[in-house]
Amino acid sequence: MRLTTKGRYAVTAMLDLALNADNGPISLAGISKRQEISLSYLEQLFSKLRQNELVSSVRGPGGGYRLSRAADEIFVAEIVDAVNESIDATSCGGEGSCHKGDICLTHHLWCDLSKQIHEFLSGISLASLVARKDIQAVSERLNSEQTEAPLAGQQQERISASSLA
Amino acid sequence: MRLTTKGRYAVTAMLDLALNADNGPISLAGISKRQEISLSYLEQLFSKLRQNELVSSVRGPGGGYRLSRAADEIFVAEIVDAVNESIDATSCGGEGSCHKGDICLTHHLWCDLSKQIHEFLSGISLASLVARKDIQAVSERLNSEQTEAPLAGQQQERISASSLA
DNA sequence: ATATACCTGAGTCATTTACTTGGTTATATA
DNA sequence: TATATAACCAAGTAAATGACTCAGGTATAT
Repeated sequence: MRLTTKGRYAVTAMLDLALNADNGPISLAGISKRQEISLSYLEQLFSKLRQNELVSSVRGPGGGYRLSRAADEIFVAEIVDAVNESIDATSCGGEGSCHKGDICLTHHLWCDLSKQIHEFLSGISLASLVARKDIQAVSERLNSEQTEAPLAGQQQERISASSLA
Repeated sequence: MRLTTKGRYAVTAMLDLALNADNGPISLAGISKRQEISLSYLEQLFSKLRQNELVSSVRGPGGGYRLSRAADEIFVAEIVDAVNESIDATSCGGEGSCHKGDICLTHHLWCDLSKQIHEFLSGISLASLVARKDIQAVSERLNSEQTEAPLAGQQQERISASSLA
């Protein structure tokens, strides 16, 4: 079982989509800047998210991605599953073939754990995250980091008009 | 966060110790045969388990390892922690420095998940696993695989007298 | 026509896993 | 006291994975 940056990025990006859903299609470039995720890496992740019908895309200028369902019908477990194979703590993929074709000593324990985690993440929708005050606060911080002129740092990048509210 | 073979092996080996606690110190060679885990790999894992004071060792012939506490005072979470750094779903180690020194959009979510998993595994003692009928059944199967003469296969390995009940 | 932004595949570098190899040291027993 | 047992220890290694970059393509609004 693994839950690494890959799954975290995917959920973060999907949550960014949900938070900015009013502004039409959201470009990966925008997500990349707000969330500090490599654009190319995002493209790879969104390829999988699109295959799993969690997002739909609009090509061309002004294009980007949209959630393919309402935010209260998309759950964190689905997102992690889409990019990360599965949230499974067993070595046998739940098949019970972990010790010479039969189950190993700890098979039941890892099954229970997998179930526990999956139920937890299946109960959390993007909408429920969007509704949280603490998450709204973080979102506002990230958006203002984006729109405010950077004071220090290297060459200032051009900010596209469409990315401004 | 990761839960891989390493953590599973550690818990399996500790459970083997708990199940066979009556037979004096348990050798890693015995665990290796019963659970099909590489002996050298077990040695590495037990080095960490010993550092974390979960087991104590007896050297020399007839030696092996013992649980350093009663089985109802050792919890799965401790074992995984001992070999696996930690069961933490955040990227910042819970410190809240995941986005430019501040928290990232999904920080709270991964904190909640980490807490969930940790509470679950902290509630499961080795004693509670030993008490489970399904686990007892697996244990008996593994012990009889061990003591019965293998019918097919390669060269039969010598079974040391001390490893028999 | 051009710029935007999605889409794709290949390659890379570092890290981790799950081992193996080759020893040393302590101790019970013959 | 020699020997076998079994804990200890350090180093190396092959394969997999993660988190990217690079270098192109293709669709479309302006």
